[in-house]
Amino acid sequence: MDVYESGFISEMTPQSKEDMDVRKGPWTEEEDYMLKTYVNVHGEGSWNSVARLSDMIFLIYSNDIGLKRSGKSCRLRWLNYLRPEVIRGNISLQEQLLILQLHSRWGNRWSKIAQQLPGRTDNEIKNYWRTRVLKQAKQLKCDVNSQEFRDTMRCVWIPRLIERICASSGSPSAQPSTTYEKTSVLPELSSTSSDSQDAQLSSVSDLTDCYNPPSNSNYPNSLQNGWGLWSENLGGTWNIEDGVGFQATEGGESMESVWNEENIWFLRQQLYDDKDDMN
DNA sequence: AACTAAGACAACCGCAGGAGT
DNA sequence: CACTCCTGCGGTTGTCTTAGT
Repeated sequence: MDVYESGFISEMTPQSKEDMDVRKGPWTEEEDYMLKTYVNVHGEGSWNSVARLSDMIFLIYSNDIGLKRSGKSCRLRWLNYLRPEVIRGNISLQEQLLILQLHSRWGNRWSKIAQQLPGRTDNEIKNYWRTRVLKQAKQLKCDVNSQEFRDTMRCVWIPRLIERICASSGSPSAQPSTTYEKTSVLPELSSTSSDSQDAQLSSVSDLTDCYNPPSNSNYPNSLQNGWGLWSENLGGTWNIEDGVGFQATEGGESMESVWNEENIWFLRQQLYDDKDDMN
C-alpha cells in the first residue's frame, strides 16, 4: 500500500503533495525524452504544467508515471541542455574574448551576455567565468572587481587572446574559424593538438604566465580607451549558421568585415600603440 | 590499481519582477 | 491596491570526470 492509498496523502495540501513527489538530481534519459516530447507538443513555457501534462501524455501510451520534476527544474533542463540550439564543448577564443568584453560592459548579467553568444547558455558562461576567470583572479591574489584585475585583463589577457585568434586563423586576413565545436560531433577538433586547440586550452593560464603588474595606474588615454575601441570593433552577435561566427548588432557591421585584414591590423596596431604608450 | 584533489559541468535555491485576479 | 502564481536570473552547491601521486 502506498501513501496515496493509505489516505495519508489526502490530508496533505496540494503543495505538500507536490513537494513530496518532486524528483531532484541528475536527469535520466527517460525524463529528457518526456520533457522533449512535452515541449514538442506544447512548446516552451508553462513549465509548472509540464509535470501534470507529461503525466497525461505518457499514461496514454504506457504505464510510465510521468515527470516528477518542478517547473523550474524542467525549464532549466530544457534551456541549458535539451534545447536543439544549445552548443556544448570548449569555449572558443573568440567566445572568450566576447565574454570578457561583454562582462566588462555589463558585469554579471549572464543571461544578457548569453544572448550575444547563440547556443551558449547563461549557466555555461557563468561557469566559465567562475571556474576560469575567478580562478585567475585568485591566483593573482587580486579581487576580480579590482581595477588591477581589470587592467590586467584589458592590457594582457585580451590582447593575448586577440593575438592567438590572429595566429590560429592562419593569416592576418583570415576570418576566425567557427569553433562552436561539440566534441562528440567534431572529434577532429578535440583530438588534435593543433595550434588553435592548444591556444584554446592554454589561453586562460597565460594570464598568469604573462602577468606583469603595471607599475602605476596612470595609464595613457589610449590604453584607458583601448577597451572601448575593442568593444566598438568587436561588438555584435555570433552567428553559427553562416559559418562566419559573428554578426554586429549595434553598429550594423558584420563580423565578416570586422575580421578583415584592415580591422585586424587596426586591432593589432591598437595593441602596440597601447604598449608603446605604457613605456 | 587505488586513492585523492582539482576541475568542469549540471542542477538547485532564493529572490525579484511581471502578469493575472 | 493587495495578493498569488509563474518565470527568469544570479549565486551557490552537488556530482561526475580527469589528472596526479
